[in-house]
Amino acid sequence: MIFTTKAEYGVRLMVELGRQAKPGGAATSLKAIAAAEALPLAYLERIVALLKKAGLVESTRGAHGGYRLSRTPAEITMDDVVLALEGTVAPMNCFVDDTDGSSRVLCSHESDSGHACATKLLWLRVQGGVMEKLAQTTLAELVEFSHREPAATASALKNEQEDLTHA
Amino acid sequence: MIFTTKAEYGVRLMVELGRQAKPGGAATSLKAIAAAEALPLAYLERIVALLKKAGLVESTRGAHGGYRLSRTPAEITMDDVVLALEGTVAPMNCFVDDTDGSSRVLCSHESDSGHACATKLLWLRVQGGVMEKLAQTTLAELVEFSHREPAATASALKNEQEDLTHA
DNA sequence: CGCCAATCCTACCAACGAGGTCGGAGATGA
DNA sequence: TCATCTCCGACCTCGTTGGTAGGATTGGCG
Repeated sequence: MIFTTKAEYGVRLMVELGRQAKPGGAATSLKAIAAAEALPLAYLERIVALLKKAGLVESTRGAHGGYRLSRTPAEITMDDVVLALEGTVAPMNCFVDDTDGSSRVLCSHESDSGHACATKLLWLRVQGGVMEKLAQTTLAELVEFSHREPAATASALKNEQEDLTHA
Repeated sequence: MIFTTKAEYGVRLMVELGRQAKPGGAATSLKAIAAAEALPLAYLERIVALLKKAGLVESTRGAHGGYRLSRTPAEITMDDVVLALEGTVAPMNCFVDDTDGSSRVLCSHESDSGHACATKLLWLRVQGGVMEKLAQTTLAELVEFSHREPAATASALKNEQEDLTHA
């Protein structure tokens, strides 16, 4: 399992906000999103707090308040979202995230044995692959994808999968 | 955290086996590996059992027994290893692994709301990125990497990282 | 002004999986 | 026979995660 369901819910929440993206328009209440996606409201509150702290989302309090995206969906890449929720995308606990956000490699097993920690090479590659895919995917893309019919999405996903396999 | 430390230990174990890869030669005892890598022996026993079940490793019991690779390091890719240990590389619990090994997408949230589950697109891409990197890396590569001096590996890793960022 | 609908915020809880241990039972060479 | 190793299953403990409870704030609206 690469990501937690917190990330799943967070992405789903962002997509739902993207669907109602009226530029300066009305905010969407969490309750509406929770109902639309059948997700626990109380838990969503905690998740959206992370998104807000990361500056991906704005809020207006009080009655008829809610949340809206602080950027257009096309300007939001999924590494922003996942990083805000997961804190860091590290394959292993060797990886300690640094101040600049890019994870540095600090492997404890290195000094013990005389030789280098070969697994670093592998985990670094994997992490690079993940971050690459996350950065390539924009929220606008997911929003557009969610507008299709479920039948159409199946074949679309199949194509993606094939593209990946013989890439 | 993408992978568990079980995968970390497993890869480390495989690398250590690869280092002593005499073609038909003597087997390496787990005790030796545990000592070399400063890993808990009892836990390694459970890990290597998975590797054996996956056919990546052979064993000879009794005194002077141990484990050896069942293929040459160049023929072993890391997706074999990780899959054997992790069971499945799925970004989310939506993903249920199928009989053929390739994970199918079964998302419960799909039928609820009228629209498609957009997160599937994202997770599928991420998973593809991970599997791609794993399949590209052979055990031989890691073994060769571990033979260098720690000083040399630092710069080598740095180059990898740079390659990834502006790729 | 007073109600209601929202965001906020903190503490709390239960369940699960993961890392790790223990003890023993089979094999096998010296 | 004895030491050494693989095997195997039952345990245990601890951190994290998903999820809840309950309340403060804030602000629109009648």
